[in-house]
Amino acid sequence: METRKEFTMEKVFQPNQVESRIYDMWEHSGAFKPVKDESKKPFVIVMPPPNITGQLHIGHALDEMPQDVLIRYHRMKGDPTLWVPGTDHAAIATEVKVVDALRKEGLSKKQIGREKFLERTWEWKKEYGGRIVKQLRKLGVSCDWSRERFTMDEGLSRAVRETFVRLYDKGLIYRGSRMINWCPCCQTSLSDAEVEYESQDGHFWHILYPVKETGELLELATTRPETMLGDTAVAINPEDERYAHLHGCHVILPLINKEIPIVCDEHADMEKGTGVVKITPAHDPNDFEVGKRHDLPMVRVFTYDGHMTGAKEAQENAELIASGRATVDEPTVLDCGKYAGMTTMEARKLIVEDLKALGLLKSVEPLNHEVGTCYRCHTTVEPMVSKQWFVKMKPLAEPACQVVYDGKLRFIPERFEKTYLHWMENTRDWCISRQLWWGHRIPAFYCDDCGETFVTREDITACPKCGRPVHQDEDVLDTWFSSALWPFSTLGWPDQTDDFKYYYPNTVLSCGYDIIFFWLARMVFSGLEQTGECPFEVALMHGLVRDALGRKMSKSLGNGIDPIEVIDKFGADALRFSLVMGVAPGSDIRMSEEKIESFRNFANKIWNASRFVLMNLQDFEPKGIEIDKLSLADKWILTRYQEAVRGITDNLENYDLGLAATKLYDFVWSTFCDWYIEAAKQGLYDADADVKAATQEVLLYVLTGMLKLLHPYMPFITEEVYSYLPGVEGMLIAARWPECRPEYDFTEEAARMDGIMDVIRAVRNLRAEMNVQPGRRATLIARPHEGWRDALADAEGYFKRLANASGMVLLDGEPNPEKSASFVAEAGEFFMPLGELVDVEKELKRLDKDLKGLENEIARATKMLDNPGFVSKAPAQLVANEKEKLATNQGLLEKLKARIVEMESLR
RNA sequence: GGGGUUAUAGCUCAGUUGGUUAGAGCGUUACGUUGACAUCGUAAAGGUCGAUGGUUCGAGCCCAUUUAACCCCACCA
Repeated sequence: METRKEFTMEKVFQPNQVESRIYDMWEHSGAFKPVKDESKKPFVIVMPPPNITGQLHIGHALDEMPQDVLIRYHRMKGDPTLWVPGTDHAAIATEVKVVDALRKEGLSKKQIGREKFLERTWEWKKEYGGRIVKQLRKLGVSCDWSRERFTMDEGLSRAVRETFVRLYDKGLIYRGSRMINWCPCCQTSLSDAEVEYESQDGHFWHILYPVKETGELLELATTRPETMLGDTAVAINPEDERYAHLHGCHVILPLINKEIPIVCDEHADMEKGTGVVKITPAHDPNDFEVGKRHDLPMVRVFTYDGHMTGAKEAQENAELIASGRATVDEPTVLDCGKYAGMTTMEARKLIVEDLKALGLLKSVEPLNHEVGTCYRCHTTVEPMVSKQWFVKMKPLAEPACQVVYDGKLRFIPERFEKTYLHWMENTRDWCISRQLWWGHRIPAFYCDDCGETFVTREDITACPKCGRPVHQDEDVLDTWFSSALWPFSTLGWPDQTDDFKYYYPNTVLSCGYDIIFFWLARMVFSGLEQTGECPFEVALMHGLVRDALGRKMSKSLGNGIDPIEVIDKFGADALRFSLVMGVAPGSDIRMSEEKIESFRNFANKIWNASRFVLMNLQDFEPKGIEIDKLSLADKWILTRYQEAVRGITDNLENYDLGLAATKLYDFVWSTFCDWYIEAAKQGLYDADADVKAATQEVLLYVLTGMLKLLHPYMPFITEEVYSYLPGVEGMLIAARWPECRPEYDFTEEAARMDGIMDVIRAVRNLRAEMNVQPGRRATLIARPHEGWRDALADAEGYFKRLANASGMVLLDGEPNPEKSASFVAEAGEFFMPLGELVDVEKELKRLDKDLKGLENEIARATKMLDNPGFVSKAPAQLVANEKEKLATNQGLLEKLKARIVEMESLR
């Protein structure tokens, strides 16, 4: 049989010449599609959907890696394997981009209207939504593109609507005026998870409020003086004796001279500041609660775009309330008079100045505090009371905690279980309405006449109650509401499709730990609620990619690594490997071009090792390995290869992807290339045809297996090399994962080979220390230890080739007649007659160093074996090993001592 | 304020259930182009595994205390 492809491998691997061709081949062959088999349990992952606005960045690459490795591994194992890809509509992120684009044309959302705006956004999606999907292919992701989904596809939209209706009918979705986070820049509400806290330098303003009844000045402190116009009370602690005389009194709110009560509430902390706190129920979450407890009015003083309210807003609000449409919990709006229309910052400045002028500003102290900001635009978030839709979390969170308690959902690494549970156990209701246009519109309809609310699976135009026209809620849903359904909505749910029935629940969900709350947690409770099952069994978490200095990658720092650029430069395989090798699960990784370059070198190493093997397989027809023809090195590599297969398979089963990759790297470079290939040259060049054929068989066998083991990590280069291999058919992506063959475990011979290798290393070391010219060869004289004679005799070729020996002489216990450098190894005593290079004093020094080493080791082992605790409690095997080692070393010590005596006589 | 992570060679990090001489890559030093590879090879130097105490026959790994850095969560005015 000939090699399948003509042998034309270049000296250096050039990824960009093969990658896209190979990817197309895979995709068109259908290799990414699962092979359904009802008798087997499928292996299923859904891909975290990248935003349609996104450009591929290194974080995506990291996100895909563990998934593709697992998917490729399970596919090769023969599991029905499905990886579902798709994209997310990313409500806010996308809307912001489209608004920006409009602005550049001098247009605004309002100007073009909802319908036109949505048309524009769909166009945008068509143009850019495909970009990231193309870029993902460059990474080599082997997902089933025929099942690609988008969160706003018809089917997924139906899933969203179904979920909303079900939750609403069960009373788990409600609408109400609550304290929410408002982004004045994005002009929408945000969920708690979408608020990021940033440490900011601010001030603590100490203000004096005059007490109406006593005339005294009550001191209190605030970080936000501009909210004082909305104060509707001042709180003191009921236990606070300092203020006992003020119970039932009032203060006159400065600047607007409004009388507000002093209330007693636990919220006022006696230890903090003066123990007095102003209460602004409409603009502070705590105060909102205090307000509810004391039935305080809510006064809104900010507009939704971050300005102080004025006559216009107050007027509108008054009309709303007069119309009777407002809910009872609607705040009233204040006309802030001279402050109206100012930004909150401008108002703060002026209010402070005015207070100062009135002598009511006692002091100002600097204060560093955490300020909430919008996770999209980082504008300071304004707590506001606003009418929004919420998901009632408590009933949903309980089962979502339970699956973790019960071990039905496992986190890797385990510590993220705590992160998850802490959030899930304490989470508050989820604000799901967004004041945006791009997204799933809330399926709630309000009767224009009777005001009734209807939440329906199908749109309605007339009120089912009174028949009058209805209008739909203007808002859309949080983008995460739809991604929460991803594990099953992508499989056809709510319909009981074949895919849903077979592939749900998923097996693994892999994502960064930064979206545990946004996404993972919400998938779990949504899955449990809607399907009754936990959507996946294993949550495999990864970290963040940082730059070489440990900083987050960002545009402003210019420290980002563009994966596309890197792939062009070093190849996708190098990038892929650099993202997993030696990476512990869940930990952040530092990335640099140098690092990727070193894995490009690794890819090249694989390439050249393969090239070597194939060069030596030119006139070879594989027939299978015949055990009795194998050389020592052959048996050694087969044994080590078996170990690698076992270890790597085991690691992959346990999601230790970084460890498996490290083993691969070591096996390929050190074991296979550095040792076996070098030793194999003996069989290829200096032996008879039978031995040569055996070596060829082993080279091919191990190379083939190695390519399979590597394939999940480095799919392109391995697929390319595989196409040159004789004796195999089809594509590597569809090949079977290597299996262990007990008949290829040659423990004893492998240990023999290790002994030979020790000698080779010792010779090399000796030569280097003695500065022996590489061209100068020397005879290797050996006095074999018991049982090593034949092995050493057989190994002459290895010594010649690998230790620069000119030949080998075996002594029969008689002294070595020549003046030599020497060392003692497990296999025997070795002498290298190097004539004038041998300096007796230096040799004695070297031997003495070896002696010290041996003595230390013997002392260590003796101490251990003299310890009755060790001998009685340690595993028997371990004790036996130690005993054996000790005996060997004692033997060596004797030999070494004798050798030193011999050497001394030459002085 | 609560929770978590990290601390191992000059740098970046591995180290699977504790098993006894702690590993790799990069960097450094000295040699080197022998018939796959200089995107390479051979050899070497370099660590009391943050500190203290404990458990154990045995600790880089487990426990406690402690120091430092980072991260997440939290309504503290």
